[in-house]
Amino acid sequence: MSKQPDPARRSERSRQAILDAARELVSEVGYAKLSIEAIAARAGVGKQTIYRWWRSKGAVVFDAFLALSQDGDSIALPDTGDIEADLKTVMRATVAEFADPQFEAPIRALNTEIISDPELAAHYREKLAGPVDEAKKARLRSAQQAGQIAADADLDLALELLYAPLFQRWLHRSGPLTPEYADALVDLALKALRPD
Amino acid sequence: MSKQPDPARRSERSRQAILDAARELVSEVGYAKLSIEAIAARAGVGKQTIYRWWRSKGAVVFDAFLALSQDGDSIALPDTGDIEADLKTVMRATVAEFADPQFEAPIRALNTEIISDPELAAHYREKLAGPVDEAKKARLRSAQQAGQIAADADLDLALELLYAPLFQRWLHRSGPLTPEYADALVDLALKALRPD
Amino acid sequence: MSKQPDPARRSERSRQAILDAARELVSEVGYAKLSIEAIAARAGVGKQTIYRWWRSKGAVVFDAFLALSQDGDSIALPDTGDIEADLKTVMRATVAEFADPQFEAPIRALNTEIISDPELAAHYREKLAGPVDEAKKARLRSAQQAGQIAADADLDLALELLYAPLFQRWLHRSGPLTPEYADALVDLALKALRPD
Amino acid sequence: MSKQPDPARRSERSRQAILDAARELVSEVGYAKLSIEAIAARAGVGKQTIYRWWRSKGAVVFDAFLALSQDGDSIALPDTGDIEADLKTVMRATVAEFADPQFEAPIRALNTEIISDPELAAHYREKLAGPVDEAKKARLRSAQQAGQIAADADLDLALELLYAPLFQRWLHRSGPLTPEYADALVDLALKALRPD
DNA sequence: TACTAAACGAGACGGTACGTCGAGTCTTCGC
DNA sequence: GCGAAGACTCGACGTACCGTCTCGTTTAGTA
Repeated sequence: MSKQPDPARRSERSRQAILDAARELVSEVGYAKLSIEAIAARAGVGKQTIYRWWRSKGAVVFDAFLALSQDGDSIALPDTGDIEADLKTVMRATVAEFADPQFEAPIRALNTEIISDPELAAHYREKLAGPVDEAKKARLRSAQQAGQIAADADLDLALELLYAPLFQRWLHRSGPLTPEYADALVDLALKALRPD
Repeated sequence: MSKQPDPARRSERSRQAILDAARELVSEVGYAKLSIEAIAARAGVGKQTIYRWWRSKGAVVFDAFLALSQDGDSIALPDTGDIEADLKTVMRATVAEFADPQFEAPIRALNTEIISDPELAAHYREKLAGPVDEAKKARLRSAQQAGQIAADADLDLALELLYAPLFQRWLHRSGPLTPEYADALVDLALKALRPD
Repeated sequence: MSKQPDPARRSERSRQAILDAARELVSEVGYAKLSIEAIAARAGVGKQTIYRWWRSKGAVVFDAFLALSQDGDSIALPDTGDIEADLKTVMRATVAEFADPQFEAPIRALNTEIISDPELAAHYREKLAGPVDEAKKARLRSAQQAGQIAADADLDLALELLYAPLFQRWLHRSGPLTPEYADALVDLALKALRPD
Repeated sequence: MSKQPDPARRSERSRQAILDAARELVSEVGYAKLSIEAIAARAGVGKQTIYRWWRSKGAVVFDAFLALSQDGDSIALPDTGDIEADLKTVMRATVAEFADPQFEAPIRALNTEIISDPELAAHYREKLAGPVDEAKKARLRSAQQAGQIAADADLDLALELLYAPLFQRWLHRSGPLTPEYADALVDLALKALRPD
């Protein structure tokens, strides 16, 4: 039986240094060229300290950005009562985020790893995508109650209808990502979702 | 100025052996653990011969599957006159394809590489996605002429509305991929696209 | 500034395995066809472990034979009081050594490398040739005191007069290496060195 | 049975270009880093043309310098009647030659290869060393007839006594090579060789 | 307050693969 | 029909990291 490390004794200083180094290095050299060796060196940490607490390079980077995204936001969507306006606001913000080179690299990195690591993907859904999706679904549910969206609409599917086109266009760079695109997408999706 | 290899002198036998080996190895060990070294060994080819003709592991694998997909199909979608039925047929087929472990691995591999290599992504859109998308848009255009889809619909967006949710769910494993899901998606998308 | 390896952490087991493998392989395939790759494989060692501690193939082989020659001998020449007899004994032994296929290959290997690597040559003179030459000069000095050799003779030159012809004939294979040759050489050299 | 090339059809232009390129490259990068590839490129010649006419890199370089040394000199040593003066002249010239960086590199290269290639060594003795040695022995023989050297002296051995110390000191860089050294060596050797 | 066990920085280790170079062979094309 | 050009297979190069494994050295929490 192998020994498990004791989280109580974990060095917070090292943990932070590693996540910081990971973030910096992803930005500097990209995810593919990122190495555990480099993270350890930059963080002034032994390699074993990384291997002790993370399964893989992907897991480190994941945690690095998880920590980032949990800092600032309360993940509640605007609710002015007008679902169309609110969704356009949010979608335009998403478009802007995808266009920001600061977000670009790490999000692509995350997706690279998630594609081929089901376990990491599950973690991602639970910790990152999940909460955000829940917030989005809450807003849709509110629209449902306001009669702006069909009462029997499948909200998971609705969410995909709204976000997947945007996500795919960004991931595959298959077309321009503009505010107008966001608006058109919302219009179309709401047409699909409106009560009969 | 460095010397360029002369495509006229290229060994067709080696080219085929490399693409075959790449295909086999992706299936056997997965894309992440695939190495140029292994491809060369399996193909009975010098590594230099791979480096001479391809920029990266991703480019080799890409060509391997490009060659595959160009072999058999004429990429024309069914057109029975009933757009809903036809789309459900096609979407169910796509669902099945995504579920087939034979396709699973290489398509994930392709996406992994495409995400972070814009040049390869462009190549992908041009050679693989493009023709297929054109065929799909042709079918939608036919439905437009038949009055089943709004005359002013943006077909690129329409395509995304139909396929992106499916693709995203598969890529992120964020939900079950069933024939019923395909049907529901078609229903919803067609609702968005139908004439007023 | 680049990092230096820490000799204190060096694995003695690996060091020995590498030197042994180098010795074996020089005998088996010759120096020219010897590769670091093969040494590492035979020694069950990573290539880096060789590169970490030696500058070149030549340096490894050098150390391999340095270790050998330091094992057994106390490098003191016989001193019966008769310089002629003693030198003939030693020179005949040298002739025999040069004829021994076990010594042949590695000594040629050593000389190959020493010719074009001044640093290695210096190391060689210091660690291998030096001590032996000192022992030989000690014997000559003793003969000097006994009046068998001119008091003002340059012992370095004397040494060369004795050994260089033998060495050159062996190196260039320019003539037979026999005990008689050794004797003749000693006779001639002593004639040059004797007191007037 | 394999095909032999027909010397009659050999391209003199290519032969010269190859030998010239070999000479230049040995001077520029040294023998160890010299490659057939580079010689072919510099000479504007296909690699096969080199492999067709030479067995190895060493053979090419050897021919390159053989051609050189056969151009200018008639290999006759000075004969003033004073063997000591004549030898000192010749030995001082040899010392100067060894010190000349232009000669240094190629001669070391030649020796490197000769050590481990008996066939090349034989070729060397026959074509390069031989004639020179004969000339030297002729001068010694003349001294013998003049009574300056013992009548029964073994001239091969005598030659070695004179040249081997010089050669060895140069090859192993084991001491300074000065005109004084040449003189001392001649004095000592002549003492060994003089009639009783 | 000392003891002790764990986590720590450091880095050597056996390995795998990298991307490059050159060897020697084989093929194609032009003179 | 020879020879330049150069693509081929093969093997080694020297490097970068992998993930594992000691080493001392902090650093906590018992005792």
